[in-house]
Amino acid sequence: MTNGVTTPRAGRRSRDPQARRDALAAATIEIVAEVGIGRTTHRAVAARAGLPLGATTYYFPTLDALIAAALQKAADDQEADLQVWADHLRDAPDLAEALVGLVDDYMSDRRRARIEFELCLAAARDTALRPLAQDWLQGLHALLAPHVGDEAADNISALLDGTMLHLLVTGAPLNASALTAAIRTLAA
Amino acid sequence: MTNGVTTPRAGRRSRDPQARRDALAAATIEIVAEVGIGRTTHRAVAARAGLPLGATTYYFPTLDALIAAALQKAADDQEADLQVWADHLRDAPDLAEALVGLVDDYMSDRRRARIEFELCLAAARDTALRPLAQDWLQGLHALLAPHVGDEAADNISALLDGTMLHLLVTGAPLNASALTAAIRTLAA
DNA sequence: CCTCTTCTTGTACGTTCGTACAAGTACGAT
DNA sequence: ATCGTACTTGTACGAACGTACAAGAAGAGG
Repeated sequence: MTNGVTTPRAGRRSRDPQARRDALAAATIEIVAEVGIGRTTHRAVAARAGLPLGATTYYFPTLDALIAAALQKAADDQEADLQVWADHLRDAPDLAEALVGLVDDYMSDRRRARIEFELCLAAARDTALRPLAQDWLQGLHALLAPHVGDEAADNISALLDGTMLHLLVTGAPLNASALTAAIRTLAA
Repeated sequence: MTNGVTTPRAGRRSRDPQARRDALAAATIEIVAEVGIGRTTHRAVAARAGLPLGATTYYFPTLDALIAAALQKAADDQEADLQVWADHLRDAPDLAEALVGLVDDYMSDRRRARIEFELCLAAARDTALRPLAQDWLQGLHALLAPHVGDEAADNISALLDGTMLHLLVTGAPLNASALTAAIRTLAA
């Protein structure tokens, strides 16, 4: 049984440029989360993606462009997740409690949680990354503002970001009741 | 007029090992704040300190040790500053307002403000750095707890760290009145 | 004075990096 | 079928890296 339409010969892999771009971006995110932007290299990304070194420079003109594309993809993924959050919060009987539950879930993948702060720190240094980082932060704000107003949304999003950073540093689990209470206080 | 007790010959510089250690640590902090831990190199540090490359490896066995010493020094400086904060807050008529004033001052040096987050992110990845980062975060908590209690100190310190991160990303100035109001709310 | 230890410095080694590129393969268009 | 473009891959190159080290200079102790 020889195969159908798009299966390639053995030895050489299938041609699918878009899939390669995506795989490289996904691999880059992983590497960034693991070793940081400053130690992310073409070779580490290629190895993670299971692609040859040359693929990284074929699809992205420079390492910075590769990392920027990866961060963009991470931000897109985050925004999609926030859509799910928005749905949850809309139907939730208790906003603060529901929000803390979502945050707790989010923090169960600490590697992924680091990406946001990696982006923020990079944006603090490099103004070219600031629009992307601001959009990321604005996502949480936009989620909260309809429920609690603009200023409270500012404060709660800062509280959440600060709390998540503390969790990453301590490695401790989230203190849900304390955070819930603080959110309720700020939301009033 | 030939010189006094400790002045060395020309060409070779004076011997002062402790001063060199300190100068290397100080230069390392600057480089870390500018390019991040991952892109900090022996050569950049030596150039910033105005010392030869060999000095970096003579005083610190490895690059990680040099960076760790620099972060330790930054944490010590921070703790000393927090002592000054504590004095200010003790005499302040309005805790929230005084605190926001201190934060606003602190954020006027954005390069320095980045160091805390650089340390936190490094600690999130490398557990060896966690005690140092936790001490840093705990400093703010210890400053606040006598005034507002343990749980409110947790929440306010998270709020402040999150707010400072947002400021670094946006480059915007601090919204003092909004932050003051939020602190008052959480302190109650 | 001499001597030993500590510090200083320039240089060198092997590795890894970003990036370039030639040679080759696949596939749509003609 | 052929041709040309788009993609694939291995390899190469110069630069920068972490670290080691030899040779010398400085200052304390005798």
